[in-house]
Amino acid sequence: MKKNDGKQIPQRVVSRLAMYFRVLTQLDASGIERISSRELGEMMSITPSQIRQDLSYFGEFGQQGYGYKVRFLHEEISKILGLKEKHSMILIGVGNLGRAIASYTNFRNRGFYLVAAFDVREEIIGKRFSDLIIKPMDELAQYLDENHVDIGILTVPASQAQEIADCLVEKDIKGIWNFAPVKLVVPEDVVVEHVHISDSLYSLSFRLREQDS
Amino acid sequence: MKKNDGKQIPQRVVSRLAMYFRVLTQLDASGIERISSRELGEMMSITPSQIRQDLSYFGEFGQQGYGYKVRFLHEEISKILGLKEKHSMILIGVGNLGRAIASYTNFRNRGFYLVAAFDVREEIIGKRFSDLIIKPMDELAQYLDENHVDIGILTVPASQAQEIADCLVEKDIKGIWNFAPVKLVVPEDVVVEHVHISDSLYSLSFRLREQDS
DNA sequence: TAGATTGTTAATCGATTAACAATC
DNA sequence: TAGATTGTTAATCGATTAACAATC
Repeated sequence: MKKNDGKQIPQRVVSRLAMYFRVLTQLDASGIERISSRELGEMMSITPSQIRQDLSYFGEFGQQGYGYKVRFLHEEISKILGLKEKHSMILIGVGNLGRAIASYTNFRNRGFYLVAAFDVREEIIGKRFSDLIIKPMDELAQYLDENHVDIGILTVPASQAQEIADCLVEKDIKGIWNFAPVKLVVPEDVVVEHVHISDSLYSLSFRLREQDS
Repeated sequence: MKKNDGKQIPQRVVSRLAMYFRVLTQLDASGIERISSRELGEMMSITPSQIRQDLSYFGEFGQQGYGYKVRFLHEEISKILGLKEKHSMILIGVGNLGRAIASYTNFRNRGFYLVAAFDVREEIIGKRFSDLIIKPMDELAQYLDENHVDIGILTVPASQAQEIADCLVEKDIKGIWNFAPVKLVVPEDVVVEHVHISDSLYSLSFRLREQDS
């Protein structure tokens, strides 16, 4: 047995863990009870070795000669990822992207709760979004003084992102989910997860040309 | 000199190329004319070696003792990524996410043009989106028979994604930008770029706990 | 010229895959 | 039991970093 004794887990492994979780959710939903690393690997275009190697960072979840119990493994990975805990989130920037992200219903099922939404635009302040009233950006700092928030979702223009991140950091938010196409500068105990939407289109564009030639 | 003589470029390198492009855009906009791999690396938390190594896949863009001309390098990378060409795109699924993606104005500046939008929901079919009229999903196949499209943007629920992808593939679309949380099965000459939005939240959740302990 | 920085080769590091004893 | 498949160690592969000659 190996278990994770404080060793740093490679980001690659964490990303794959999230993928395993997603696939296992589907398998469980379709009533499949048992799966081997070989079968799972085939489904995901990953080698069985890699799956077993990844899981071995966290413990032993299978049985020799049998494979893995889908529901059990799903449950264990959800614990590892922290999806058994509740996370409070605030949305900063209630544009199309912000609305899309925050209203993705599955997040609530996984323990991610939206507790407030902020925007600078007069015309939407005070309006409803989901079951919240959109607050003016001015009230952000005060809100954070009075409420504990785990994660800030940043869906504002690139030009405003760093300034708001600074405010979140000052008020002790430990997680930032950043959709603005800028690298945020934050202290190292703050976790930033960046979603590279436009980078991903550029990659696609590159690979299309690669195919052609 | 090395240049890319048909060697396959690692995906990592392509992703970083997109990052370099983004940073160079900013540098150029703020009037900076010259940058060394050391300075650029510092800004991006990347080693100078890696930047030079990455660029060397494609050619020689700098001058010894001087560094790189920002505008020139920006231009060259934009050529490499294929951002000098026009790409036609269709949007499939005009929900919040679809609207957000497609109306991200910068894409048009980079040569990505939205030429049609499709949805299944009666209540929005026929309505305007941007400068388009939203078409019913039934008309997708016919549209693709009559028009050339480079990229399909898939912002539909996970349950519908594969079926639509099959249709796109049959009609010879070569690029799919997939926002649905499913692995699409497509022939290998079709390029799929997947944006892992929920996976990324799970990663964030994991790393928040890692910090704690 | 002297100093700086490139492009590229070689060395190192880390991640993936293969192999296999353990065992259900 | 025999067959299958795990968890883990060892071997391989690929990606990152270091070093340095070339040269602006």
